[in-house]
Amino acid sequence: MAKELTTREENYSQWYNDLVTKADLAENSAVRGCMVIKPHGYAIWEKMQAVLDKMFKDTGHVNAYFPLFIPKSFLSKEASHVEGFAKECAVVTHYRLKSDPNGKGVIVDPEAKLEEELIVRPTSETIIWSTYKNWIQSYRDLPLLINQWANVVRWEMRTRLFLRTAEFLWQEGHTAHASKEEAIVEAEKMIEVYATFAREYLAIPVIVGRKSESERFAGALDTYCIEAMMQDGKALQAGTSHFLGQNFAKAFDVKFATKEGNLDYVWATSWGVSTRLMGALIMAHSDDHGLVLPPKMAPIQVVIVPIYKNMADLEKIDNAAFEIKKKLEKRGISVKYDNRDTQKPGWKFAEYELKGVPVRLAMGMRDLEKNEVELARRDTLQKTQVSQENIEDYIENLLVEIQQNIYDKAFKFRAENTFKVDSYEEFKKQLDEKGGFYLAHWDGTAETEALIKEETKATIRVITDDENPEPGFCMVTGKPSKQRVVFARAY
RNA sequence: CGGGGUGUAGCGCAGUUGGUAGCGUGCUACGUUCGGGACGUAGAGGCCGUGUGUUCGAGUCACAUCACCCCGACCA
Repeated sequence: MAKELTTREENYSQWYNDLVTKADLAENSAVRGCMVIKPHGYAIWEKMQAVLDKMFKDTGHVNAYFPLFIPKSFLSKEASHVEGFAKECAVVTHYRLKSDPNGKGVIVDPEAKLEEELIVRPTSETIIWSTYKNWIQSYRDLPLLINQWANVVRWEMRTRLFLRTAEFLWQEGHTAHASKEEAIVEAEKMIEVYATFAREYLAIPVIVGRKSESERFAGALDTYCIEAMMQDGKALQAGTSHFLGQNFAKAFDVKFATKEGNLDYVWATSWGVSTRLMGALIMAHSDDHGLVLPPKMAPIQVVIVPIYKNMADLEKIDNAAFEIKKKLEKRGISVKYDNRDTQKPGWKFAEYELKGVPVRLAMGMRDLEKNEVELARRDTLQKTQVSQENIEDYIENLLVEIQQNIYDKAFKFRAENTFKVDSYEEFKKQLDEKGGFYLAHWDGTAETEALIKEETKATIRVITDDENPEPGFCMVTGKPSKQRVVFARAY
């Protein structure tokens, strides 16, 4: 075995790193903290983009693009926002290089200092709201529903491929509304879009809810989120949607004339998901053999591998394989027929397993004689002999089944690792032993939350909006609590 | 920013008391193979992170420096 993965049990985070690099998803680059997303990884990201983009359009949003650079002064206009991002901003101070007079290479030209420094966007609220000011005068200009696909930079001390990188790709929606209610509806609508996407496409069960005050986005009045559980029992925030109130409208003086003829500040939301979803997808489903992709997110859904001894055999298999490929493609299934003579079948099996192709179809002379193929599914690693008759029906159904099975498996895992606890001692003990999600009572104060984080490294991941909340008493202070909240250690 | 570690072939690593560089894998060619990462034979591939010093002689010793990785603090 040329490419051996560390097993999950041995070292979960090493397993993740191995998987990302060995499955050719991404690698570290010459720039510390920044990754190169390789074609296979990028193809998955493109599938995510395509689905999400359609979902945004279907909910009335349009795409636009705002600059990478933000004048420094913009960032300081909204106080809590600055506080949230100041520590991790890359700053452009000069606009020119020149040859080093003392030798080789180039140096920054000290003559070319910028009048006002530019910040590489950590997020675009400020540049966008400074622009919206010019676009919005009347209630007739509202709502403004805009999304942008972009890269952002947050200068992180410690980075991990996809999960936390200094530069990452994402989409950020920024909307403006005439009323508070409408903005809240928008923020809630978009978190539901993310939840649907996670469940139906990524096959990841997520919990929808809101963040506690201390976990909230800098500048938001309310942050909604979707939280997923990874296979090591840790939580991963997979998407956020913020109700920004009038904070940015006030900071950038964005007012509109209401129907009644008054002037009022507009109400805002912003929402985003990033290449972090790649990390979620990888960690939610994959196994010790490599990546496991839900069919809807797999760039290649079916790979066909010929097994042959000589070129005459290959020619016969080629004919049958291209026939099957055509039939599958007619159904909208993406198929790769790998008849490269430079790699052996066994090598190809291992390779596509590592890369997470959901269905492998192997065809040799034995199969050809019986008019059969061997199908192997990636999620269960099961192999079956299947007739070539109506193979497209069989595979079409199989892909649906695999998608469902992957979701069910993740759902079951989460259920088995979610615990109700009422005593803080039990919480601490079990968290260390098993990890997972803990439904516990909390008195609602930031102090208690901070104490729990300090002592256990667990945080409140999400506060759900339950129809029948179960009241109780805070596991730490014993004070009354309206409902249980979800605690976990997080990425 | 604190603590620890590592820099030697594309990748992963070994290199003893200081004596002129090796293994695995990958790569190239040819042959035999081909139903789970095949085998044989022959090859190519190195400023031993960088600099200064000690020495007849440095991958090896000393000092400095740079880079990267891991664990913390901070964060999506």
